[in-house]
Amino acid sequence: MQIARVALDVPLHRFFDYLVSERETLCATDVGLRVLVPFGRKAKIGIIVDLPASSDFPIAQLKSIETVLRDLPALPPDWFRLSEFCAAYYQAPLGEVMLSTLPAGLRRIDPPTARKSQSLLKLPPPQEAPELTAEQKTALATMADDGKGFKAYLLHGVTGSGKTEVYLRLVETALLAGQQVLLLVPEINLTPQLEARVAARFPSAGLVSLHSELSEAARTRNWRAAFEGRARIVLGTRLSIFTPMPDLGLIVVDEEHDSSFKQQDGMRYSARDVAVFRARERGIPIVLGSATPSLESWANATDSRTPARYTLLTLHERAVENARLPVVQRIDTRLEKLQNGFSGALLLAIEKRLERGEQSLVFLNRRGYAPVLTCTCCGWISHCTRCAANLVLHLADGCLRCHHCGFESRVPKGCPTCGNQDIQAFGRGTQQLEVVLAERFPQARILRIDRDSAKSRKQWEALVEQIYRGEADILVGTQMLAKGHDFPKLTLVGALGADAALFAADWRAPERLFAQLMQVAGRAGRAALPGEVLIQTQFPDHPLYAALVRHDYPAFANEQLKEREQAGFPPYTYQAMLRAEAPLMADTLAFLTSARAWPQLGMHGDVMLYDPVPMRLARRANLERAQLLIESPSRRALQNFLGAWGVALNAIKATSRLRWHLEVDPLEF
DNA sequence: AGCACGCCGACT
DNA sequence: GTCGGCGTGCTC
Repeated sequence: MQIARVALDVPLHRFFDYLVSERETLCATDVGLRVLVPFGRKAKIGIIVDLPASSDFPIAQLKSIETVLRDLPALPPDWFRLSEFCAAYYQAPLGEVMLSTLPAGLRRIDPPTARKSQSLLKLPPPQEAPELTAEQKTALATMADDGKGFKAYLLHGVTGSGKTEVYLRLVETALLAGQQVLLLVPEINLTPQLEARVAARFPSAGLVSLHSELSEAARTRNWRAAFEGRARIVLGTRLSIFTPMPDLGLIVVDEEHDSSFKQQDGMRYSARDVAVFRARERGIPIVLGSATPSLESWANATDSRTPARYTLLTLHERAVENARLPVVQRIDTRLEKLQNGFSGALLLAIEKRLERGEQSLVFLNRRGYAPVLTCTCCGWISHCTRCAANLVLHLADGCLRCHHCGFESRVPKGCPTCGNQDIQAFGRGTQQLEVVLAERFPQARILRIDRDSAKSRKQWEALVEQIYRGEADILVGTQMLAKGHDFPKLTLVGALGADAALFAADWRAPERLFAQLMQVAGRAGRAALPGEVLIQTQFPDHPLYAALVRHDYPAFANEQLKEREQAGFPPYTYQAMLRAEAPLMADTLAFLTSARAWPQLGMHGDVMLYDPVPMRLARRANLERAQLLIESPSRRALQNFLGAWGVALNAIKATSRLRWHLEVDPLEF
């Protein structure tokens, strides 16, 4: 009687043994096949992970595999190793990892029957490769000289320096060598240009895209095409890093700093980090590209004290004809009285654009009318009753809205505490900027672009189209506008309220601010029109702004890294976070406190566990959250510790209503 | 995760 | 006297 060990999509750190029916004999190459098995009173799809000689479970109680599914070839060993790495690194159940990274169509028993597959994309006109700049040639030569095998490159290239062309040349080389290529991008809907460009360059490579917005059938189809080797190029978001590709020979991660590569729920992986593991495991090159690399990657490429993990390749020259970097200037807001948040210089600059028929963008990372409502008499503040955040005033629909938990209420007529009629909005959001600008420039067509005005994809596309056709003079927007689109008539960007990030509790805020400002700055002055960026700040001498004015990412990064090192923050220390939530904070804290006391700390001298901290923005859906930081100077020590600790944690998970999750290394606050 | 079993409050 | 709440524990 043969036994098959099967991975199932259950949150348990173990597998389940089944009998193989007598009609069937499985051999080693069948490991990796999907099977249909009875589980509880239902059937589930699982994956054969082993064919053990005997089972720890009483043989008499084993159930039999219903069907061995052979519609898909066995998942390969390198895919197993990738799943195992993720399970170990992110402390996730292996079965869950393996099944959750499969497209839904392959893990469901009754996938909706696919309609007739639509014809392939209409082929774009083939595109010639442009001339390379000297720097692009050097970068490519360096990579070519390194030859085969694992090697990680950080391609640091300013906007317009032609990073994409470098990727395309590498793709070309890989394709000619009979290899497949995986191209990771942060968000697929922001990169239709890239997709079109790749398709035009390699019309016969069978390019497929993989992202969560594809229909289930389309995603399964494209995944299969990659797995079966029919598709030679996969262009996808973070989830595509798990696609098995038999001839994978190159991985490219574009905009590697982008936080979209981090999965925020379930297994909290970083697709960029998983990609580096996968490249190393397969012994192939990987290229991480960005104009503003993550500080982790920058340190890996430049830190002289540790052997460089990545090879730094830099593109400073502009590859695009006539492309000029925008002129960035600081406006010292301490020197004048602002007019509803606007400096005279910014208003003047907007006016000039109006006269010239060009577009301006006012960038403020805060939506709504005002971030908080207060009573002038008793000091009441519009706190959210459901969580600890402030309620944001939305004047357009007369609502107070919590941007954290989504709670909504009407704007009160008077102060709820003392009845005073004089309650005032404090601070400014995009809605207020829109109103202020409309008063100041009554003739201008003003468009606000934030999550309120572009709720759906359709609304967002309509707005983009409107801007593109030049049907707006002034754009007021949040970070939504920073990425992706180029608007030819946009020549001015004004940034308001950027200072908040300089002194935020989140020590990653400056890194994000720099990348964001670089990115919005990149929106200004494409093509023939030179761009101008004005940053309103009370701290014009801050090194972040000084570096930004010079477009000097390395100066900023090195300065930040120095600060991180002094403060003992990543990448000079390795962290994990245990977060828990329960209806009562006391229970949450009790769990974290006991979890903290669980391991014999003497065995893990290199690991430091901090006190549990109740979260500032707690009480979502009536659950109170707290977190516990784990830190170590050594990644290895942290991993060893988490491995031992995870076992104890899982014992608690099984016996309590309390929820918890562990987030390793690329933490997001 | 599902899903069952099991033991205490408001209903015919 | 039953219906049903969700707390606890198991699934090969």
